[in-house]
Amino acid sequence: MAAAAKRAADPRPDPRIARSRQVILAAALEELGDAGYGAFTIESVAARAGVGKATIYRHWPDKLALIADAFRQLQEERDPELVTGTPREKLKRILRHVADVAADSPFGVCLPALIDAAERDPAIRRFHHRFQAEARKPTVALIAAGIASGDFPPHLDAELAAQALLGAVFFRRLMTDKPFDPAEAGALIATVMGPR
Amino acid sequence: MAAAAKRAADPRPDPRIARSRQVILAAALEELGDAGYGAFTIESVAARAGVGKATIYRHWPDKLALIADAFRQLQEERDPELVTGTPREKLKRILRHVADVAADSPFGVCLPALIDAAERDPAIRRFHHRFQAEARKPTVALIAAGIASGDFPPHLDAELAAQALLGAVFFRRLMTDKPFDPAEAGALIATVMGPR
DNA sequence: CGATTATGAAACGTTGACGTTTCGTAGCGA
DNA sequence: TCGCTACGAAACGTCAACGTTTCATAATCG
Repeated sequence: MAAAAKRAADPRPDPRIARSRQVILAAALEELGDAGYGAFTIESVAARAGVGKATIYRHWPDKLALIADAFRQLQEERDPELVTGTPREKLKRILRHVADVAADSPFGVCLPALIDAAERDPAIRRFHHRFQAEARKPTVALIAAGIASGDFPPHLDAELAAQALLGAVFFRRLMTDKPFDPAEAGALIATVMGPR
Repeated sequence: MAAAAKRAADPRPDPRIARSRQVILAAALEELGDAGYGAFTIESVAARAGVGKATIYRHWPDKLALIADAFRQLQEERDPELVTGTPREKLKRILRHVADVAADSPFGVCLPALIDAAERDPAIRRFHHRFQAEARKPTVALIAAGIASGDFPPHLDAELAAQALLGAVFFRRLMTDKPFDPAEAGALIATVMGPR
């Protein structure tokens, strides 16, 4: 068996490879947050990661592939599962979490770059939209269930209500200088979903 | 009187100057829509405008100044005044207009670039946020008046309701592959502002 | 018409990033 | 321990954009 084939089949490949991928992807996300999509450079990523530029080209064919991989990894931070409480309480917890993520997390930091990248690159646009649709599903389902159970008013359209709630949070992040404060979650829910 | 001073005081300066500024700013907006903020180039603007690169540098000191001016001009398209109808009808007209603008207008085309630019450049961020706050005021005032007149439920927070409505429209533009359709305006208002 | 001035085209030197290659080193697995 | 391989550093040629300068042309204004 040739050495190369052996490596490919090996369940424990050289740990240096995984380590390089990790630090490079992390540095790529930093670069996307700082420089954005259009001004992203491989050389800056290499410097951030403390890695030779050649190492990056050993793992990715070109700049766009690295950017796409970085965004993909970004979207593997999934929301926590929520189990206890009334629909209104669950919804409040979701909104607080989204507000936190939009403000501080790698996702929040890279969001403007991601929006810009999605506008320029069809592949990034596809998985950005796909991921957002997936991430929204539990919220829509929760609202629909709350309507069915009588916790929310029957006139609500679950999908539009979810877009209004999430939209308000992202609007504040992207279009104003006062990001949505998690403490406002109750007030936002009261406005969109009715009081009580 | 020196020739230079004469020009500065002249109420009708050389029309070639105004014409150059116009075509260059228009081309800069095209470039921002196509390339985005980070990949914006002066040479591409010159080519689009059918203008010598030197002409651009005669009017703006550098790339950032041109970009800032282009965005500034973008925001001089103000919303139309709305006079007739119930608060709910006026609100629907506003949302339909915002949906149209977000989708098709120069503003909508440049929105991802503007969001990205605002994240990188403090000066652009300031006037982006300032303009958005100004543009939102009539909507907030309309909602507040509607609450006072009994056309909208009293539990609403006018500012949050406006952000939820506008947020939903921008959310659809930036995070999904189905931009908000003006025909949905009634349904969105019914969900956020209550039925009837 | 004549003086002025903005313009387009072109060439300039400089910088920075792309993506490649080479080479010596150090970590890995057997 | 020994062969293998991934690594960092550095240098490479190429190209594109920056911002500048020059020059002949053409529009403007008096």
